[in-house]
Amino acid sequence: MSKRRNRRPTIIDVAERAGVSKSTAARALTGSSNITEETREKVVKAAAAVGYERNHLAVGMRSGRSGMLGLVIPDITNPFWAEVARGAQDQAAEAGSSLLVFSSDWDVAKEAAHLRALRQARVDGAIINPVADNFDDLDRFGLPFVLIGSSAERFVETSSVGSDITQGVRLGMDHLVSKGHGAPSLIVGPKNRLARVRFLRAVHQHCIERDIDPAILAMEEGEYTVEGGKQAMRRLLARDHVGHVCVFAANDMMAIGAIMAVREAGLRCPEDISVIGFDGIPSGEFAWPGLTTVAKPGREMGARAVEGLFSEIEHQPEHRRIYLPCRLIERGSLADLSAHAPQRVAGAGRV
Amino acid sequence: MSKRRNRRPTIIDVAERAGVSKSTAARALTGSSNITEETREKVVKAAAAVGYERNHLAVGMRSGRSGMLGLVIPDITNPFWAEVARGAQDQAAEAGSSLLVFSSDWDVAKEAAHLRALRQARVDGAIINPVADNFDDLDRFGLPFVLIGSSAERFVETSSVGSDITQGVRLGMDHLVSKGHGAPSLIVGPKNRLARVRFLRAVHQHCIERDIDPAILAMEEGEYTVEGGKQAMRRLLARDHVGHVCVFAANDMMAIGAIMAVREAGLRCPEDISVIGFDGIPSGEFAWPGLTTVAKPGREMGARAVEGLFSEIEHQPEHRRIYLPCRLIERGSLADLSAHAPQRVAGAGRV
DNA sequence: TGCTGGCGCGGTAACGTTCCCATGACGTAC
DNA sequence: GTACGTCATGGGAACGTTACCGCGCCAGCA
Repeated sequence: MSKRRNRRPTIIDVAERAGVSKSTAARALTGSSNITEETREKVVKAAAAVGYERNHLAVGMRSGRSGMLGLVIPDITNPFWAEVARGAQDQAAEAGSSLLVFSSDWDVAKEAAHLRALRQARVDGAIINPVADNFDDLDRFGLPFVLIGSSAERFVETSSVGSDITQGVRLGMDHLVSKGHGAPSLIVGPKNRLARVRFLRAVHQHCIERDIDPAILAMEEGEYTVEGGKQAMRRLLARDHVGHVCVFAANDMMAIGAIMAVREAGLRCPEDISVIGFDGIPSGEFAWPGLTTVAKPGREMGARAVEGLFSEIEHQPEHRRIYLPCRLIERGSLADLSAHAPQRVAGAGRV
Repeated sequence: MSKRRNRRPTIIDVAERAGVSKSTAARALTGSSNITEETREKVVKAAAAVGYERNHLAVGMRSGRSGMLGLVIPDITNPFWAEVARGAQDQAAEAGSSLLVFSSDWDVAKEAAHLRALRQARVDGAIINPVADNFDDLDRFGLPFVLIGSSAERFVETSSVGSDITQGVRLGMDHLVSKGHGAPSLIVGPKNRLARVRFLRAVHQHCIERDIDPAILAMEEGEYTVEGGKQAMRRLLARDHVGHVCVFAANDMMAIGAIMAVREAGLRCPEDISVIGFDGIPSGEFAWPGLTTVAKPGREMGARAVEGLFSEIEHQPEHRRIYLPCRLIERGSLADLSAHAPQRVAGAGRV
């Protein structure tokens, strides 16, 4: 009657059509108790008939829970973060929540703006890979959140999900040792990232356990990009070296760049130079040779972060730090020197 | 006074602190007219003091505009779609809107669920790459939307943003002809995708213009994945062929798979077999040889789709179809035969 | 028979915002 | 001096939902 033509049906329309009050209609649709099966059915049918769909904005206003989660990552076009986003997305959908996705480009100002947007959208909580050193904005965030990725370690008080870098580095080191390599040269990220510190600490620890002086390791740094890896590798190649060089890159993009630089220099990978990466991005498979790498469980990280966020939201104050194990993906960019016979090209090329 | 401890400040708190009514406070903060500069300043200061942030849920209820947009794409971990998402994200942020991102996995049921979620979240509109043939759910969607990608063409009534497949195919064909190749073999997507039809139509048209009978083109199909391309290439190689083969893949992932299959068969790319792709995903650069490809402007597509969506939302009924031009990225997976046999045209590359 | 309690249902308030309308003060024109 | 227009401000309603409270009914029990 008062139903204007172009309006979405509300619960009042449903109630009118079912001949009940809106309270009853609400009870029927939310599955509350104290309602006759007969009435419930009547309401459900009416709802279907008018094409009713609950208005989450109104529910959010009333209940204080918007059913939305935020995700703030460095860049959705980075394959690793896309995996994380996908894991989070699926896990959120499982619980009937939606995901607001933002890319910060490692930029403090952008991150702050995104956090503000999330607050204004009244998300129930957020998963954040914080830009280095941006303590202030996180302190002020004011909503439940879970940290994801390497930067988590600085925030003692908050839940976090990351990969077990120490275990991952060990996996990589053990692998290259088992293939007959000695201490690797390193390509690491820029100075101001915690990821770099964690990677280096793990490498050093592992070296010491094997009575290797970490100081002998050659190291170059670069941005966490293909170009960064390429340049770092060039500098590494410019140094004097004898024999087969093995390079452990702290990130797959850099590792791929390193392989490109090797080829550029007229050398072969893995025959002349072996490369092992860290991340496990799918496109590592496309490289030639396929990138041998330590894979972080990106998708699972996203999923577990959402799980953790939900318990955070429900005030289970179980502030937990989760470190998921990494696994080794062997593809072909690391030569097998353990057999004394020389490398065979075919041996390196399996997929 | 009535301000409970753990509640976010509302406009009423601001008004109380500024000593005005909530109407005045609202006027001051929305930048409306009819307000003394003095009062406005007082309110703004009070807002800053209590840390007020506008509740978008409430604004959405009142105004009917939630400030959120939906994005439904096949898979955020697909590099091309990640680019699109990023473009949409940035453009939405420009207008102060947030983006809800969903992955449909080319699954009709998932897509339907996502569209329902978007309606319930009361997004202002959505950008959708629809799963093939899912007319019904789109018809019933009931909100402004813009289509993105190849499936758009089936929906005459709706705005859409895509790449100019015809121009892109021409770019690719011209390039391979200019490099001395003849009619290419094709690797295309599954039967029920419109993208396949458009790709094929463009190829055929181009052939006819060059007096080539499209029927002579060898063709294999596969899923739009690396594995799909690999298998298609294997089948292509299993056919009898003479001389250098050139393969035009309808998608970069398939093209990369094709290169892998070539290597697998003990052949070399581009020396024995040339491959050209379509999409322009960044990881095409990592492949060896680097993938020569026709690049769609993914990021710009996302941005333009958001622009179009806004004019759609504001009832500018300018139902427009935008086709953005592709560009060629030359990397190395296509051999240059022009030096050896400048005028080789048809027949040279048949499989 | 009368009281109690459980149950199904309806009315209403509240979430936070914005917009419309009313009010009152002031200035201006007759 | 009165009438009227302008403008800053306040009051209240509305967006759609759900939780709380109260009412009437019926069964069970003293």
